Amino acid sequence: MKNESFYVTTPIYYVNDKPHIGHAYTTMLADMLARSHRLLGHDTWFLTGTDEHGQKVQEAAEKRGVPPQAHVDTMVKRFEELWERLEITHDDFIRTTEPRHTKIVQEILQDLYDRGEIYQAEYDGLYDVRSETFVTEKDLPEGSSIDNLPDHVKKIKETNYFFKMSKYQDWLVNYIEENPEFIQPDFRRNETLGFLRKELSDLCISRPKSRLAWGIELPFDAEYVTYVWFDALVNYISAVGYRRDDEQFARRWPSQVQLIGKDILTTHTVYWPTMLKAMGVEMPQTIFAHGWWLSGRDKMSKSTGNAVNPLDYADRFGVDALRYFLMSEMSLGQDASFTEEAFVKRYNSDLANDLGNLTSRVLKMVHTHCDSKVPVACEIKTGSPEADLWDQVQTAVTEMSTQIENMRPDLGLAAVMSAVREANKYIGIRAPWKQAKEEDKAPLYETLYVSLEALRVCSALLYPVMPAKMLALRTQIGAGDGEPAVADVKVFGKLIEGTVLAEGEGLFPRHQKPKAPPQPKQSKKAENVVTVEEIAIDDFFKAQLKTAKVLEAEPVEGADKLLKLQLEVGDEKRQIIAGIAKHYTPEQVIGKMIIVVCNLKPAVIRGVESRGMLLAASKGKKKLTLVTVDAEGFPSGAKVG
RNA sequence: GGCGGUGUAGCUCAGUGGCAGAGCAGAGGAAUCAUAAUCCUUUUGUCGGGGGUUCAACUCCCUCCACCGCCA
Repeated sequence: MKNESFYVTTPIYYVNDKPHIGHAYTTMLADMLARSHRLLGHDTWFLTGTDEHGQKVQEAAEKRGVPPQAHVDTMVKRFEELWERLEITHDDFIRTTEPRHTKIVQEILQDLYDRGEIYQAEYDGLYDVRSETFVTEKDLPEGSSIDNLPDHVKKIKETNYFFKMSKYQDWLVNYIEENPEFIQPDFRRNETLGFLRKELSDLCISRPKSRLAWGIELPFDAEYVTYVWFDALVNYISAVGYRRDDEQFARRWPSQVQLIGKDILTTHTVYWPTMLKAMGVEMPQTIFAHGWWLSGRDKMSKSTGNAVNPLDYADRFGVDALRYFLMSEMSLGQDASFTEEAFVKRYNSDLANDLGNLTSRVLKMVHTHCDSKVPVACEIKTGSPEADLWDQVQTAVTEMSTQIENMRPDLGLAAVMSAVREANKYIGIRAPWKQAKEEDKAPLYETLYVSLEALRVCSALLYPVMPAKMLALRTQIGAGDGEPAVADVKVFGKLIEGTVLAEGEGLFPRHQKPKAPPQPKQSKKAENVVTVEEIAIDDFFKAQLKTAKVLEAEPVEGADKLLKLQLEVGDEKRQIIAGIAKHYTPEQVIGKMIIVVCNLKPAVIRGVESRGMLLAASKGKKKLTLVTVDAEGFPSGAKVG
């Protein structure tokens, strides 16, 4: 019965990260898929979890003065709480510090070691402390060299353990080519194949405890811990009983979909399959890499402060509206843009105007004309407006399941919204408010019954995306308070005459745009008066201004107006290029506390990256003075505004 | 530099060797059950530029431009 089982995973999230939109999106997507398959009666399993070992966790715990385990026990709650808030229905949550995981990791390592898949070798080269990876000379940032290393790169010579990944290269290329569904979307598959055109090296899987103690100890050498991939990736099988519960493992594995962000493509399409191959475990059916949410056109990042906090939107518009937006706005695989404007537009047009208002107008008439009960069921006559509507609704049914299969939920949702619009049209054609004035109420009841039926099916189709709201909608139309049954969406006439409708609030109240500020009165005086466009306070706050301390300054080669400044902005360092060299010498600016626009799009000026802009007052070309902070010893990184 | 992708309406995108599309936005109208919601009608396109194949190219081929991704 393998074809009826559905096992979906998200990556395990690094427990030290602050949960952000990317985590939330992947997990919601998995949740939507899991809910859809549960409705189809598939034996569904949805796994998520946290990755809890590593340098950063160790350091963060030290900083707080607590043992690492206590630290991660605290940190994991942020994820667990967020998932609860976002209506995530994972069946299991695995933490890589759990014995059920660590024990399996060790067993796997021991087995591979015994079978000669893992060997010891000396590494003599460079190590990047920041990214916790071995690097080569080519990876060094511009301006540094083997003799002039940046602070975060160190020369090391140490013995480590390696997994013989390279020997699986040919097999993997072959496998990917023969299984087009293995890596999706297609262009990610090509990327992986491109990556595999050059020679694959073996994978270093250990770190000496002297450098990293917080990890799973190698079973064959107590001086080392397992380095990330042989720890983290194994979660997908350790959580479903690999080597622990054969029955469960056979039931769940191989997984149908492993969702990942595009940033971890290589680890999941190269490391993971070769690891599984070495273990003798079947490949997952599909690794699916989705795109990123951009803030407008720019990458979201902590440093520019343009990251979208999913909870803000959940608080303001409801969790389900957020889920709907994320699922309908992203064409899966591509990047998508998250803006407040787009959110409000979609919320208002799809949820408030189309679906919410449809529900509202139908319910109002049922309450008024049918004594708040489901009216008498009718039959659909071929060629009637009722038949047209029902056709459209059934198209949505088919389309939704097809598009879930194709990993294009956005298109499925669009089909449902078409059906909703069709229902609004249908009501316009039948005009039940006119029918209500007739002696014969049968036509009125028919119109309302058919409208309720359309809502019943649409609500079932939207349930995996908006579970709470659709359950509320379904009780309001008399469809009961349980989960929708998938068989019922294809059948007309499931609503039972006389069922009393539950009272309820409007589902998606329209979002009113904040009132436009009063228009500035145009001066009718002399035309040479320069009028400056007035902006709203929100516009002003789009610019993130912070205090910054100038640590270093030097002229930019070949540019007599520019200085390259190294700034300290709170905990963060950044480099900017400023056109102030005609007015300040480097010595004059070092140590000054200036004001910087932090979320300016980074630019490359004279071949040098500039991440931000400083504020200065100028009059003509001759006079320029930096805007500085008055108070002595004021900290950098403070908000200005 | 190598490989790949994208470029279609104001915006977000779908699409096909045979009449250029949807949603949103804009304009006009109808209606009054409904959340200032709905419904109808409607404007706008060198389908990135150029060349080629073809009876016919937005689609296939070549080339150039712009942007993006992966790798180096």
